[in-house]
Amino acid sequence: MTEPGREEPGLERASGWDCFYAVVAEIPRGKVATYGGVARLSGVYRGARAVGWALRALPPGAAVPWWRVISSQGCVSPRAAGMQAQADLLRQEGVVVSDDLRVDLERYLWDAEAGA
DNA sequence: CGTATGACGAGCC
DNA sequence: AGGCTCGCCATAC
Repeated sequence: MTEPGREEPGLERASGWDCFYAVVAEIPRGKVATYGGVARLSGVYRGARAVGWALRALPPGAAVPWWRVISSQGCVSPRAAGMQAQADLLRQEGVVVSDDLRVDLERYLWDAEAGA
């Protein structure tokens, strides 16, 4: 990780989102991060929306675990089209997703700031 | 160039 | 405690 200078073969739309993708790609398996969290780690405190846009524009073959990115409320993107599949992916990684598509941030929140 | 939208966040009522 | 509005960044039209 920590190699944002290298563009993945599936990321051609990377303009200013490369930072976001780099942070999201660093999220360890079994952990989740919040939009605002990724934005902060990327250097944009109030860029939560920008992160949403970045993930939203993410190609289907992107090498970015966008499913590990959830809202600060601990719930999986309620606007996402395949949120059900997203929850399933998280479960496969060991993350316990409630039937309400909610994740225990206190338990699965990626401590990038504390772990970095 | 200005306006509108968007998978959010935090503050305010 | 709950709900609503504004603000942030970036892209699209």
